[in-house]
Amino acid sequence: MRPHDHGDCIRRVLDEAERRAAEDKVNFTPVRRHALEILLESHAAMPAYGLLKRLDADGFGSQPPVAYRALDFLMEQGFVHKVERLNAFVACMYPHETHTPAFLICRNCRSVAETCVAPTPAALRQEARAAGFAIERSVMEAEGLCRACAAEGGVPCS
Amino acid sequence: MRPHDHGDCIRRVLDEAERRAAEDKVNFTPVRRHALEILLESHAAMPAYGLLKRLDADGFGSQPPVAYRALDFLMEQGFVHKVERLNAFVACMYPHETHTPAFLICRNCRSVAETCVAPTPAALRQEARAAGFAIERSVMEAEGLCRACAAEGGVPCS
DNA sequence: TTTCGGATTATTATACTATAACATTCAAGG
DNA sequence: CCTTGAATGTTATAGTATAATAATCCGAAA
Repeated sequence: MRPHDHGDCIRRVLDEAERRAAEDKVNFTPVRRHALEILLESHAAMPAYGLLKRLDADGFGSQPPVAYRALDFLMEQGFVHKVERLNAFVACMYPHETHTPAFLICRNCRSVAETCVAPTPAALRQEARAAGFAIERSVMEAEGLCRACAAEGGVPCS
Repeated sequence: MRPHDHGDCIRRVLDEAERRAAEDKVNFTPVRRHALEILLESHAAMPAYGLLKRLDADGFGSQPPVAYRALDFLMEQGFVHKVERLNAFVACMYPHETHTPAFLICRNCRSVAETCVAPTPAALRQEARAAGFAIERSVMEAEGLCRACAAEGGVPCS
């Protein structure tokens, strides 16, 4: 993860989400918005129950459906992706375009960099066509060591 | 999934696994071998507790670690992949080569076709290099409708 | 042969992830 | 008003995975 103005980064994504929600006439309720804000706080992946804990602390309720419903909504809108490898969730860094998310997941600090690669790679689309398979969505997940953790030889980076 | 001689398909993979295990001097114990046989029975993804149930029925024990240990071993050896999207496991159809698995997952019948695409796509490797990220393994998962289910308009295919 | 040590398996308990099902509330449109 | 669908509240349960420790097995070194 390259250093960046994270406050600005949050604002940009949140504004875009707000705009898209209004445009699509979907109900960007307080709990949904706050869930997105929490996920935007860092580029690490957050588990559903971690999000729930935060939502609870902020007065939005303590039961699992609180978190899962917010996450379902945010994923439907494309504001959040699930990182399957981690059973955890990250705010989308490219909410302005439909895309196939691709993640670089650090096995050490759990940071998740969403890269801005093209849609489904041609090779896979080709295979799918040959198999008569209709791809509806796809994802790439790569696991390894981020720059910071590699520099420290694999010990936790924060 | 193209029609094929599945008995032959099983035998081929099992033989190859046997050979590789001997070559690598790893311990291909009865429970590990039987777990692989069970996963090879179909090209659908099987959850860990489904595998456990089968192993239990065949006298290998009923506790979760029985299944998870076998799966850990089989994944380390590259004989089995985890389909993260489904929290389920499939036997690798290409045990003879190291590769980045790519799956075509039918959302309807849960069949999983492992396609034989190249290692990590160039675009992602490129992004990783730019980010200073060292990829250790990667996976692609595409969800959609397989040929059979598409033909039936989305109803269960078996 | 004995014994030592690592790998494997057995067993118990628990943590973590996710959804079902149904009741309640709320707000916009008829 | 009223009713209808979306959103939220609440309780319960299903499904996934690992921690921790004990017992066993088996080959290599003494």
